[in-house]
Amino acid sequence: MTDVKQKSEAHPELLDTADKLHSAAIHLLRRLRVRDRESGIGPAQLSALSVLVFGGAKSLGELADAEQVRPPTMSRIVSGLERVGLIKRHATDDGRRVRLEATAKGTKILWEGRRRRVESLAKALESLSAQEQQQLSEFTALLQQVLRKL
Amino acid sequence: MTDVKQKSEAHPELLDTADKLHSAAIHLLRRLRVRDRESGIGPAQLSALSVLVFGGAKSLGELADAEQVRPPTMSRIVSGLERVGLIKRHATDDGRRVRLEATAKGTKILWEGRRRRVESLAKALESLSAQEQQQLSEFTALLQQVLRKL
DNA sequence: AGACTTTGTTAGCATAGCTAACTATATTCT
DNA sequence: AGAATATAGTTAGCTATGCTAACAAAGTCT
Repeated sequence: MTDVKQKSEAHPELLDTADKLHSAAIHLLRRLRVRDRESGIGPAQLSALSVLVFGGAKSLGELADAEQVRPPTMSRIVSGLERVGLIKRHATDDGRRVRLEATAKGTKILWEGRRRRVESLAKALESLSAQEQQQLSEFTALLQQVLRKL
Repeated sequence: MTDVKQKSEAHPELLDTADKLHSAAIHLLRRLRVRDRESGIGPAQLSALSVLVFGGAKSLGELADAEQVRPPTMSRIVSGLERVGLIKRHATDDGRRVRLEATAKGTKILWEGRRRRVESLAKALESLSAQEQQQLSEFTALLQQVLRKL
């Protein structure tokens, strides 16, 4: 008899942590979003481009899966990226599939955006003590572990 | 002579932590977003409603600030929430201002959504050891501290 | 009273999400 | 081989969310 209420009650502290984590993630991204607008490219396009730059060439379906978005949505995101020359569509053996690849320009733009975003976050982290910085580093690793289970 | 490149280079470890944190936040929200769709209410509306439920009644401008969004954008979000009866507009002394308040229905819906979202996150956290859970709890507190400086 | 300020709305544009329906190419089954 | 089926993307059309510009209404100040 360790725990009676098993029906998706979880432990109160866990719910509390989960709630704070969720809220923190929302506010974190909302702040950083401002910096992203400097690139003149929308958030969905930026995120999709990032997958191609860091994860290599993908088909449209794979990219849609990676971004947790439906194919028609990704189709339009990709059209936008192609229109401004940040990615290229290539034909493949399978005539139905396309191979999407970031261009040099796309890679460059992405790195610049990433730099801006991450730098403003890193600047906020600077105000923490060395020990806290170390903790934070360990905890982001822990967080990534959690995410894989989500 | 501790550091030569001072021009927004920051420390490499900080950039790395910042980058991981950013990526983690993106993926965290993307997963949870799926659960939010069950409520049949958009993310911006949900977030604005949340501010009213947890933060109490606000004027449109205050709400826009809290959500880091321009007044016209918030005006429309609020219209949507009002149309489906989740919030109410009240007149104030100052004839220009409105007082926005969540209705009982709005409060109920928000809590249900929050429960779904947070529970799925809490479920993922359950797989961590007790010590890791404790670390994560401290981590979120630290994170909130960082966010206030952003 | 008249000018400025503050608050919110309306109009119009772009991005991003969805489903439904369609096209084109591959694959499978008889 | 040829028909049926499956898979990959696109197009069309809806809603929601972001923005700026322009406006209307209410307060404030001189």
